[in-house]
Amino acid sequence: MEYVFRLRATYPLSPNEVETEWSEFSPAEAALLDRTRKKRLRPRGHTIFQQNDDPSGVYWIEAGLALLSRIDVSGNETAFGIVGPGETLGHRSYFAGEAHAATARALIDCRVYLIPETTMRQLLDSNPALARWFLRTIARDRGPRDGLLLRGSGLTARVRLVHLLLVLKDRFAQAYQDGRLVFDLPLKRQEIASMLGVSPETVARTIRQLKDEGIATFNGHRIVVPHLDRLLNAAEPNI
Amino acid sequence: MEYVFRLRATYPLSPNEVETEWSEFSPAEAALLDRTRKKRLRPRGHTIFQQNDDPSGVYWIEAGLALLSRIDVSGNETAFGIVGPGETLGHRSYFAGEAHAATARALIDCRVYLIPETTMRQLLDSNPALARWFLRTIARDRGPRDGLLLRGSGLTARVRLVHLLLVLKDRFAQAYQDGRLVFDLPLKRQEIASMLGVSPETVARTIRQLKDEGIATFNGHRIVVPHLDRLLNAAEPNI
DNA sequence: CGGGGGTTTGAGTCCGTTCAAAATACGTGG
DNA sequence: CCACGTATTTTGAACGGACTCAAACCCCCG
Repeated sequence: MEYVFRLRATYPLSPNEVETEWSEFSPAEAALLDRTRKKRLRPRGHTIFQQNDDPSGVYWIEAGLALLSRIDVSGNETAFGIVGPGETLGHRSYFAGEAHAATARALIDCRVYLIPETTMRQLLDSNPALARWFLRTIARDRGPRDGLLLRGSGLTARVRLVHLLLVLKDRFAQAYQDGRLVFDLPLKRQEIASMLGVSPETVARTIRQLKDEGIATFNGHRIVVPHLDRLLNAAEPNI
Repeated sequence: MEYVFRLRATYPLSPNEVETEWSEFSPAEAALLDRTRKKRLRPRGHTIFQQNDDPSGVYWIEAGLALLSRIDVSGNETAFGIVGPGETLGHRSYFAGEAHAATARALIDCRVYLIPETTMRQLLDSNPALARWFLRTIARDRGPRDGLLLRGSGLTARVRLVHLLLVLKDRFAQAYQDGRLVFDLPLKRQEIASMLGVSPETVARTIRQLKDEGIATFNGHRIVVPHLDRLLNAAEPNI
């Protein structure tokens, strides 16, 4: 199965490997980090960093959710990722040595820390494993699957919306005994549209369609999927 | 300006910084590399590595050109990169520790070297700068710009084809005094279609359109652009 | 000289867009 | 807590671009 939209994931992949880039530091390194990082409280809707700004370090989310999006030359905004607690933000631009290619905005209230450039440099120098960790993270984050399905060809808006729900279900949905799935999704219709690469009108129509088919009902930020099976069926491009 | 399709580029960014990952090695490291790398001659059309294969190391192209493409669940092939001399292949999957997410195929005869996994490990351990180099390379290679314009929304096939020509011009076009631009592009129509995310028929029609408008004429692998200015104009989404 | 893959052209259809208007939700201030 | 103004979402209608299916054409190569 393949999805339009990928969550940024931390990678505690094997059960007892709970690894984040901040967990392998020596006491001195941890102290440096703690001393120099800058706390930032970002209420819902506020930006954490902005497209075209020069990175001043790497952000780390302690609490909250941020949406990554980008505005292209023709003025269309496309969202391409959600970042949550324990994950880093802006590291790609930092390591590329380029301006931010995207804007990060708080979907809900966020507590983030900025690890300044100088601290990053010191940590990378003193701790070779850190670069390796980021290497793995970026390599996994940015496979060719990204975006390839965004193109109009083949996938309809309906299939894409269903895929989005499937991607977001682990993080945002509560599963009940009877197979019901209930989402509480902090996303506006416009943001959903932006993630799917379609217009808001098309999202509204598709939502209507899914409701009529009994696949999912949308009420504001609350989405109810009566049967996961039907959702999975609807994810099949053919038929 | 923003393009659908990005060439993988080496990054000798400042004039006197001609840096490749293989240039900063100690004599011992260079000897190891030279001793353990495996030469592979790949004639035109043959594959260098295949989607879903497990990486057995990192490839480095000495001569030739390779096309990176991916087949998605619905069977559509999408090409998303061209790799040339001095560049590496397959490093993203290697560092991600995942199967290849794409297939690399020789567009023209290629001479490539496989740096085996064990060698990579030794080099990364003995040379911390190597991980940093790859980090920068992958971070630059894979910005959010990738793929975001692939989606059908907004950009027409015509604009996308023009963008593709603009991206490829530095590598594949000869510029003449009178402003004429002559491409010799080792790509089939199908491959162009695959890069733009449209059907081959649409490519044919678009080529026809560009010829009628006097923007570019396509004859097999030979493309003539009479005036770069017109091409640049045609790249503007609006109007 | 005859395949045969690749390319071009044609016709019809469908999906998503745009523009416009109605309806609903939201937040702010009274 | 309600009322009002504004932003967002929903619905409708018409248009357009790209897709599919199908057939003709064209090279290239044997």
